[in-house]
Amino acid sequence: MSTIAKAMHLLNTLADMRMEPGLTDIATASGMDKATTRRMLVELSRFGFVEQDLLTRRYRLGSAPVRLARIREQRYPFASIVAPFARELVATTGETVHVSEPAGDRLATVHVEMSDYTHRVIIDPGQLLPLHATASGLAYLSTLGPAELEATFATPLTAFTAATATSTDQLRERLNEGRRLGYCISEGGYEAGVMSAAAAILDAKGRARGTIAVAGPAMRVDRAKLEEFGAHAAEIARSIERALWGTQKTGQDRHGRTEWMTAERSKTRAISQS
Amino acid sequence: MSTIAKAMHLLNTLADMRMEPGLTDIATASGMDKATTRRMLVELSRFGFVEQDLLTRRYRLGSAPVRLARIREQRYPFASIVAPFARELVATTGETVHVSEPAGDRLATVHVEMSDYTHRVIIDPGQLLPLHATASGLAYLSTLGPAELEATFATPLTAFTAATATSTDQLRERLNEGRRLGYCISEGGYEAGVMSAAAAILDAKGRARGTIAVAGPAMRVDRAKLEEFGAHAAEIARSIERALWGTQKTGQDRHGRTEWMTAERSKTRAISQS
DNA sequence: AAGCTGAGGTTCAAATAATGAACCAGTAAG
DNA sequence: CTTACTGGTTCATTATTTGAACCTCAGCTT
Repeated sequence: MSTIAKAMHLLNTLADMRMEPGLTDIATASGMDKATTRRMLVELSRFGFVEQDLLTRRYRLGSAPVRLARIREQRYPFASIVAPFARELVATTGETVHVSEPAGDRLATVHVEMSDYTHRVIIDPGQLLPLHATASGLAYLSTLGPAELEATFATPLTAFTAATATSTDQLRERLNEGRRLGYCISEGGYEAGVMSAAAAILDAKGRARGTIAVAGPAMRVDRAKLEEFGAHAAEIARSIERALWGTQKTGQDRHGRTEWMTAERSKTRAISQS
Repeated sequence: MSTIAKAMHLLNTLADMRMEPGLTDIATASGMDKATTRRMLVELSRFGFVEQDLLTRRYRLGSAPVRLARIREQRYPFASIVAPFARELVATTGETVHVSEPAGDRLATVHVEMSDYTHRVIIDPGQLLPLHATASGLAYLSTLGPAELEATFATPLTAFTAATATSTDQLRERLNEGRRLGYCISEGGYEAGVMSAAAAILDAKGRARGTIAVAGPAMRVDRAKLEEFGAHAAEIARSIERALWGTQKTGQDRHGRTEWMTAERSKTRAISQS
């Protein structure tokens, strides 16, 4: 395991921990040695990624990510452009909406708009979603070419609930359905009782830059409603694309099946993750 | 140099580069070997800190920092709480206001509110500011105890302009002035022609958690105006503190001279950066 | 078409950095 | 006083990182 991977793992661990943990807590949670953990925390703190309360000696996420996030959003204003559309989708569906971006081999939730219902799905901003078990993840996968899908199929597909698609055949089936409809659905595939529908947000070249999803409790949301939500999500996704990349038409079809078929640049993958 | 430090350096380099650079550009800019640079970019991309455009093969900041920033802001909502106060300060002073947080050995600008003047100071959100040469940096340093100041005095003080304080005596003088007034000023100490005044934002224990600064062009802002701005900034800083930590009084004085004098927990520094 | 040039990406012996069991010190409870 | 936790540190051992040289591809010049 590379040192960087360990540092990132530590950062993720820290991000996932409820409140301000001490050194031992973090070492336990991340499964690393206490000495190693501390060395990394110190090193990360030198760059502001981690902060330590000098009195309680507990650690927390630092402000460096806030700075990087600002730069990222300035150059590539995804979350901020997408926010009003997410609100619109909450207004039409009544359910919680979340917007995610690809981050490594998962999706990172970068924006959440809560439903007004008292009984609603609550999504933590910043949650990391698995690709094969969530509507968002499926919507994302459905835009990928066969070569890019290999990486996902290669790793074991964790079953989060009984409804999770764990075989590659099931998954392929769902992705095909998603490509056909323009959106993907998950009926409690990640968390039991949570129904969701999601559509991918594509860039000018048909590559998925993010997803937008509607999620509601099974008590209120049935299959029919989910299909309705999916259609709305796909519609909003098109609006977001127009806002992000302008209105000019490009050659690709609605489901982004262009690049990997037409423009495979060379045999070697640009970022190979062996 | 530790691997993590190199990775962070790379991330900072990438953040500072104007647009999407290629591998060689990044290697040159960061002063690292091409192979090393690439390995790190790949590793960082696995966690979403860096993204590569698969067609142009150029690299950019990824969305992982956005995720971490959301979590950080949720737990410790500095930037979002501070924003309306920054706007208020723009309204009263007419000049550009920026809010920074400590990030390692510098200050990271986490929020900027622009002046309405056509001729105004433009500050990039995400800029990293040196501690000894900016009003914000001085305001921050002025809250530290002698032990904590050592680290800054130990490193050579870069002269950005003729007005930069480069001797420890000059610096100590300015910090004393800052403690007396409750704000610090910089008359072109970082960039010629930019006048600025800043006040530290303290937590309940008197430790600086950030700074708020007003910056205007020398053409319009003279020493007298700067003092006025400083007073306003200090006032707003107090309001921000009330918003952040509630209204309950704590024992420390207005300039935060408590903790390091009364509660030095032990001989060993909590985070020693040797 | 042959020959450059410079891009991104890769290799492997050599150099360097990370590791972790055992350690110290402080603190709080019994 | 003892016990059992903290957070933090040490240093011989071990594993990772390094970078000069290399490859391949695309675009440009002759």
